[in-house]
Amino acid sequence: MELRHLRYFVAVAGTENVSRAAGQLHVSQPALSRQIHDLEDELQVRLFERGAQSMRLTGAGTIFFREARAVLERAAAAVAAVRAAADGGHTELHVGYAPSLTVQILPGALRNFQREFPHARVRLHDLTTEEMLAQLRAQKIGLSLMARPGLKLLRGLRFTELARYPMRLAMARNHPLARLRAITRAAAARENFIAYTRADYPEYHAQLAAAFGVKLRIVEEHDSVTSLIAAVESGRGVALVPGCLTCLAGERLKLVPLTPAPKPLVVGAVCRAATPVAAIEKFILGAARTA
Amino acid sequence: MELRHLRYFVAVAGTENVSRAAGQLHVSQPALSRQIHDLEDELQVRLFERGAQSMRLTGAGTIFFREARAVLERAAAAVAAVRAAADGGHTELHVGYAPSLTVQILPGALRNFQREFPHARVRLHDLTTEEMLAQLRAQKIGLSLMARPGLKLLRGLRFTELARYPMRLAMARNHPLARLRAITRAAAARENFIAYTRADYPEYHAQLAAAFGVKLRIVEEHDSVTSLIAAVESGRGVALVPGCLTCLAGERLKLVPLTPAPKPLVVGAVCRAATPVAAIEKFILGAARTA
DNA sequence: GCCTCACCATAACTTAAAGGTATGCTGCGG
DNA sequence: CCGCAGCATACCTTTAAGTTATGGTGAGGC
Repeated sequence: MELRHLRYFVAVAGTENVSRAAGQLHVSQPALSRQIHDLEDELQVRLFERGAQSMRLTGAGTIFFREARAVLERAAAAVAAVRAAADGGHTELHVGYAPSLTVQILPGALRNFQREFPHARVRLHDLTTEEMLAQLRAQKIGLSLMARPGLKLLRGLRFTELARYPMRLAMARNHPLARLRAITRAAAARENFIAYTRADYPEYHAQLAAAFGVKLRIVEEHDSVTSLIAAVESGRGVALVPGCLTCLAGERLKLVPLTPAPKPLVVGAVCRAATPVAAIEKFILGAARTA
Repeated sequence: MELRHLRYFVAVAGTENVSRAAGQLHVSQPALSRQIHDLEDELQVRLFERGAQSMRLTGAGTIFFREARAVLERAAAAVAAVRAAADGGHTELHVGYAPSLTVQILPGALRNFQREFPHARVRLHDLTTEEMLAQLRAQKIGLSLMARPGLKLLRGLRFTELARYPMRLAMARNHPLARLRAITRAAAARENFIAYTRADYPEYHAQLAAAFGVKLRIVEEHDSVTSLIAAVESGRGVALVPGCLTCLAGERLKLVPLTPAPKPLVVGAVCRAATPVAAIEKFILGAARTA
């Protein structure tokens, strides 16, 4: 029996669903299925009731669920203790991030990371895409959380996908289109658009072009997500935004799906390609676990 | 990090010696060495001070030693708990054994086994070699601890070596040869011999013949180790016995090495070749850990 | 009642990692 | 100064975890 078996078991027991758990763990469903069977074989105990539709814990499984979590917790504590003892923790990790895109990822990632490196210090830097890439190369920051940059911008860097969000059309709640379940690209393209500043976010404009194909009427440009939200809320226009903005502006704006759906926005972590630094790897892994 | 890393680390930390620990764990020294390095890499903490001659724990290593043992203990408890919950423990395991050969193995093996299968019931059966093999085939017993039988006797069975003992010449403490550091085979062959009964222990007689090559003067035969010890102690003759008898009769007899040394006695576990029963596998593994 | 969808299991194959053998390096004791 | 003890390194083998493809089964919709 290895810790892997416990991690896998806890994930399956938690979701009561092998496929979903496999997704969370970033392994394939059959691989996970087999590990669970291996565990049951080794313990000689059936841990799950299998309906074709559901996995429910047996009595013994419920016991083992509690026990397994305790073991994993103890193991995490062991790692934390030895790290604390070893270096007092003068590791300092600089992380660049795009606030609006990482609201759903960052909190969990930080929590996971601090549990493993309790004495490490994480410094967050709110930067534009361009700044992040430059500072990564200059070793000013260790990694950054951002939308996936173009391939040529990634030379010597490495991108790890953490989440993808469908693109939505944001508008004031009293906007005429706000009552629709979906909006065609053509209809959307006739609206007044509010965008990010072209100088700071050239990639955003590329995405706008890709989504609509035609020349849009861009009536305003802003350099921060808060200004953009405020502008849209005031009714001066609509904006193309990723779905993850819901939890940031869901109260103030209406986010409507487009049809046909444009390419989703891929958000992830970027670090130098040759990165043997365990702290950075762990941060990314921890982030992946929350996503 | 996996439980394997912790098990390996605990073994090395306990012995402060990679080679010795490797022996205990039944893996090769380089394999173990590498796993320890992997663990240090992953933790990003040096756990050992390496002298070319010694491995001593660092401060952090000492902490982790305590922590790692706690994790392993917690994991064992988890397994024990789920087993107890699952089956109430109507597993009953019948074990044949040769008492004199297994004194050093059996207690630890039983302890290890009961920790993993707290509700299992082990029934011990003191049997001759022949009886054990017969009852194994008849499924009367699940496994037996004994000297290695000849290959043809093992058809359909599987032997796992657990220990090997050098053969010694046993004699009364006041025997003329008792003051020697070693005895030549030729000198020994001139003594009066006390043996096990040929009917019950044909293998023992085969071994006597192999050790000395010549016809011996066998003055007595006994069917149990206690009678044999008593007879030798009384001074009526000498006997060829495995070194493990020291801890059984060390006070009463003198055990002297032979030169050149005969083949050592190999003691191990025998079970049916096709044995998917986890309890039996675990018993053998647990026994191997103590040997 | 049958079709489809959601989900788990099985099979066949690939790949990553643990294990083994052989050998080199280093410091200590005679 | 040589030999021994003991860890590291290099290279290869074997095990087992992982992947993709596919089959089987019960639940829910029309």
